[in-house]
Amino acid sequence: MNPELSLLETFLHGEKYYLPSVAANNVIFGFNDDQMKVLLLKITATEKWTLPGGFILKDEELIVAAERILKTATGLESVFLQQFGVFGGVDRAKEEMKTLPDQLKNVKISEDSFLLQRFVVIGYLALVKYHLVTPKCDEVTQCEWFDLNNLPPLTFDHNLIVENALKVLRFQLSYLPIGYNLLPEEFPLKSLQLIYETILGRKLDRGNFNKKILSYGILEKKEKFYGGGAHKAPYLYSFKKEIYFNALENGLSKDF
Amino acid sequence: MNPELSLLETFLHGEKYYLPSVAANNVIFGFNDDQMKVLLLKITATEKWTLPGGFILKDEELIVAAERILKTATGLESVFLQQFGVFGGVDRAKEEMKTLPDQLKNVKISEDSFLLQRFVVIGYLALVKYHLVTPKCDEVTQCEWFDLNNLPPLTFDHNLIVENALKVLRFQLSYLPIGYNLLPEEFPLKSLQLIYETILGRKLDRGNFNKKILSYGILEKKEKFYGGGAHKAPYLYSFKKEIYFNALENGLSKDF
DNA sequence: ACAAAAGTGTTTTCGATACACCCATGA
DNA sequence: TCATGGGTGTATCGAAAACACTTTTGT
Repeated sequence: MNPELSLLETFLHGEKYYLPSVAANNVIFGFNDDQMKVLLLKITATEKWTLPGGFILKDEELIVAAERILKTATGLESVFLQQFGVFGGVDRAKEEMKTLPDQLKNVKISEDSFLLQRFVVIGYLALVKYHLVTPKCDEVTQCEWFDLNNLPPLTFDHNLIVENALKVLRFQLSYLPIGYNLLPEEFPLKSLQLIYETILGRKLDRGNFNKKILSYGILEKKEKFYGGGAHKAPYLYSFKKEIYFNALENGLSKDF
Repeated sequence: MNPELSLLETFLHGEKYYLPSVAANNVIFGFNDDQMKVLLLKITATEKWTLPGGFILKDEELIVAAERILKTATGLESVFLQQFGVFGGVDRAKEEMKTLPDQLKNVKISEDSFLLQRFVVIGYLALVKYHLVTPKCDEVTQCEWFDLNNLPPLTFDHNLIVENALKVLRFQLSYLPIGYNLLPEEFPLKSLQLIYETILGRKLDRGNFNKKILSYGILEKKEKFYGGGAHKAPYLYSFKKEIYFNALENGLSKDF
């Protein structure tokens, strides 16, 4: 749940190191096997899966905390990572949190312990290359990818948080490029189209999608890929990094 | 700065009542005299103007806190009020805060007092009817409307927060209706156009604007308004509330 | 040869934009 | 009657959508 303190230690004296009342949760998206995935973790002793999250050190920038949480769960740094909302319902978590100590080791925790306080959660969304991630498991924590369209019930309001992350992505799709952080170096257009379709939640026309995505001038055509299947081999493409990252800053525009 | 505690009391024992580390700031927009306005306040003894803000009671929903802050500054409730971002830089405020006690009454405040802690600020943006607001002044606090295009230097990172609020509004303009909370019951199209122009930061074509806004079907034509000026009298319009509020939920769409 | 998937082209429609023209009003 | 601002109509352009046709591949 955090790099320095064990869960138990956080219960007992998290307030020494962390900003009280504030936490961060990451919605980490990946793409594999033609599907969008979300990285979830679970404390082995508990029932529900949860978003990777953690607390903010007293002198730590919010984004740095989010990066730290991302690195703990995936080993990755410097990917697309963006704040997308705040979730602060009163008692959104308390009842569920209370059951944690029992499930863990029957430790008695006082009512006013750090983790039982009210937290305002800042949501961050991350896009990462699936194949670069080794979901980090140990004795206490499981970590796994789930299909975005088939998530289990999550702790607290985390299902809501994922939905919000998706909604924000959907809006950004119309003016920002996407894919560089989700796809391997070279990929067929169809993969990118599948990402768009998953985020938008609807099918897109192949011809129109190709025309549009190519018109942005962020893609470079590579070799054909003879991959198997009785059909025409697709060309592979890669992103032109400079143009891609410029578009991330300034928005997409047609290149003519 | 908050309804229950004086500034001094908040300094001394804010932690008894408020969630630590979290605060809310409201960017309150109004429209008058053909211009967008922002409501600012200033503690008389200090230099800079600041956004209306406050803290979150320990068992208070975030949005309720934002409504409370809005009501304190304007007397209004139930207007358009929306969370739009989080601002949490380390030490974004500390140095400026430190000078407050001196300016107020030379009270000695300990280094670890409530107000000198680090705060994560949640930004809310409100749209209100200018003429319904009586900016609330008392001995300690001034409260005034400022032209959006001519804001003074604000405390902390509040100028940045206003800019962000505007950016968010600009995006929403393309898929949500706006104006009901800014205009009187009946108004000429030109007023609405001016709001759009201010938020977008550019001139719009009158003919095209009228066609587009009418195509949404959210407006109802009323009487002509003979107001003065040597020119054709404009029609007045009012919003069709049901359609307007439905569009706020589900987005704007053409009515045919 | 055939099915499946990829690439490419055509047509139509719609919205955004620019701009023209006429109308109403008070000075 | 003239200047000013308001209402409405037209022409153009480009993007989006629907869809057809061709090409390439393994079986």
